[in-house]
Amino acid sequence: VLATLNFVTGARRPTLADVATAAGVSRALVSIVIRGVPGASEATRARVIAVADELGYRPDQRARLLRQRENRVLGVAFDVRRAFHSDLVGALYTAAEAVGYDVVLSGVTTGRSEQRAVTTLLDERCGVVIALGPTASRAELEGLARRVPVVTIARRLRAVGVDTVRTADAAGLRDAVDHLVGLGHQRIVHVDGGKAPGAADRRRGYRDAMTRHGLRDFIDVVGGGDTEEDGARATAGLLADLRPSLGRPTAMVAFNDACALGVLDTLLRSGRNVPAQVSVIGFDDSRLARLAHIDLTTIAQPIDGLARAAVDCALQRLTTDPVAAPTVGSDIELPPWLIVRSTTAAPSTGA
Amino acid sequence: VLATLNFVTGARRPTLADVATAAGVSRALVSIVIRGVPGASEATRARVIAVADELGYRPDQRARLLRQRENRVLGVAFDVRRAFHSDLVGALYTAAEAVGYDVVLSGVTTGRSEQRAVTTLLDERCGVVIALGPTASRAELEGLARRVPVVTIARRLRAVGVDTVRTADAAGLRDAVDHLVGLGHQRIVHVDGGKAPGAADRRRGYRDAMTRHGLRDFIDVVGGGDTEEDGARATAGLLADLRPSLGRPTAMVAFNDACALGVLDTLLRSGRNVPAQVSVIGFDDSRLARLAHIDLTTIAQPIDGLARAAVDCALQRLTTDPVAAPTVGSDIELPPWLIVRSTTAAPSTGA
DNA sequence: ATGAAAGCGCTAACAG
DNA sequence: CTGTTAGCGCTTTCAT
Repeated sequence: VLATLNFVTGARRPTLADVATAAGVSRALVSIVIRGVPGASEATRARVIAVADELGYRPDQRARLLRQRENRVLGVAFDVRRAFHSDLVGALYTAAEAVGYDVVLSGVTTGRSEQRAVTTLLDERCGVVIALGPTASRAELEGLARRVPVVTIARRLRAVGVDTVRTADAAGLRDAVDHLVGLGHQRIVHVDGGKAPGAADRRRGYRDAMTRHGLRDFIDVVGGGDTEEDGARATAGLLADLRPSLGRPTAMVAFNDACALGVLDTLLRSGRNVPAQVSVIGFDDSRLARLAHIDLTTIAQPIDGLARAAVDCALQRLTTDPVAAPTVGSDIELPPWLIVRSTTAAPSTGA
Repeated sequence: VLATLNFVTGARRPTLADVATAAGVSRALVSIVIRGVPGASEATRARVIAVADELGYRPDQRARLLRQRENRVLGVAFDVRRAFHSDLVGALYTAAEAVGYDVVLSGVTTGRSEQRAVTTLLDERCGVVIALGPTASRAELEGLARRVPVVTIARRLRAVGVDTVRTADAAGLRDAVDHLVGLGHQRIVHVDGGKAPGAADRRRGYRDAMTRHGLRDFIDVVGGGDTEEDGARATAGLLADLRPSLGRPTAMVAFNDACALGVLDTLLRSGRNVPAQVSVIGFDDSRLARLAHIDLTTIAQPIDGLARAAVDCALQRLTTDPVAAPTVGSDIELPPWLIVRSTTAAPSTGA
């Protein structure tokens, strides 16, 4: 019976019409059955499903989306090179599929700009764009938001039509400082993230916390960055520098885990013992930090929470009337938390 | 003039029909102009383009793909968690766009299986599936290949309808051993990759090279893996073990860079000096290896070459008649190369 | 060079 | 419960 259908001979994949013919019903009915919506008897339902299975039928997603009014697709623009983005993408898949939405990815890389990534998403007519740590200007993002709802993750920004969800960066650094002070540290330096997203907030959190602990005189921010190299360079400079006024730091809080790894590595190579001589704290709780032989004390980003919040914002925009007055989007800030591992300890008494 | 068009009032984006109306021509003509194919006078061409620009028109990719006969879309299934996959994705974007093909990504993560990732790709009707280091069985991949052309990267496999492109893993390890022997090393151990893709070939390459150099008695493969943790564990075991018959190794070749980092870190923490006391070589030339403070000697994977070859295979399948007799696909093996950095040196004479 | 008409595979109104 | 009809936005004959 199946051998008579033309798609068996060619390379063509079975369509809804093929299933309808084979099952002896109309296309509309097959559509109803496939989508699992009410409107078909149990008998037909079973038969159609059986035929569809036998034929290996799978609905054509493009046709489906083209026809559908509302667009249940979340476009995610992320930087392929950033481990943190990869983690977020994983969490976004989970969060989106939990509420029955599809995710389509668009990567930025060397040679493929953020602009390009977003354009691709727009051309696929996804219903909302979720941009991870976008580098575009506020004006550009607002321009984008005029065409499609935009949600940004990990970028502090107030812009018309753009929702933002991010980690409470300042609070994270405050927790780190609190932890170290609790252990008895005073000479705590912050290797910062320069102009990286969130770096300003983290610097502020560090300064505030130090001040609150009466350690204003020990405040010491050294220029770092968001890579291991940055952390290594900053630490090398610190070791070379005598800093008579501040003395040798007994603890270092890095901008992120990558930076902290550079710090760690440089300390180790110079013969310092961590945490006996120097304590080190990172930020992100990336896979790197969790590795047994690194076992870095760090401030964990609420990745799953960020993803869920972003998806929530997206749904909000998608299910709400788009002709509503465009206004500055919501700004959701989620708290990070401290994870104590083995790179922090009380300062050595004799130091 | 534009204010009269309904899409200005609503959130709807302009369609080809809108452009046609505004320009006073037929939709077919606009289509011709937009695609840049011959069949329109210069005058209309200019006018249509002007109108399209003013309206901010962008063709709907879904509709376009739906209508088009041939499918110029490459579906890429990759593991979001693997840095090597991210690098490949970047290269694939470049390679595909160079020949005018689109790439659609589908990630596998914790909670999103490879199977799922591929199904999504199929539902979007991409013309070919490029699977990075797939874990599916040969039977499963052949089943997939019956529905759509399949190209695998970084997986040794001979299967009907499946093209494979991969690095010459054995040759890579041979180069590593040659380099070390050239420096004067004899006690060279290989921290292997266990069951990871390519691990068997690399082990073989190591054994062959050692044998060829008359170092059969020094052959020493210790169980590792593809993570930093694996490398660290293997090295810790090695340091604890006295290995009276083989003596202390003066050089270690790891399965990959991540593993090598674990090796490096453990050596450092145990007070060993690299490369003065022990030389270390990785595999991949990942971003990690290139970091200035790591500066790992490694075997570079030909990432761009792999990506280009994969895209070539895909084009081949796409432009060739699909009814051709299904046969075992091509198997392309690309040579890696040695990159000497600062973790290798001649063995210390007194050792 | 231009336009009319058909249809890709699907869903959504509306009839029966 | 089931089928018919009418598109989604685009490309593609085929006329003109």
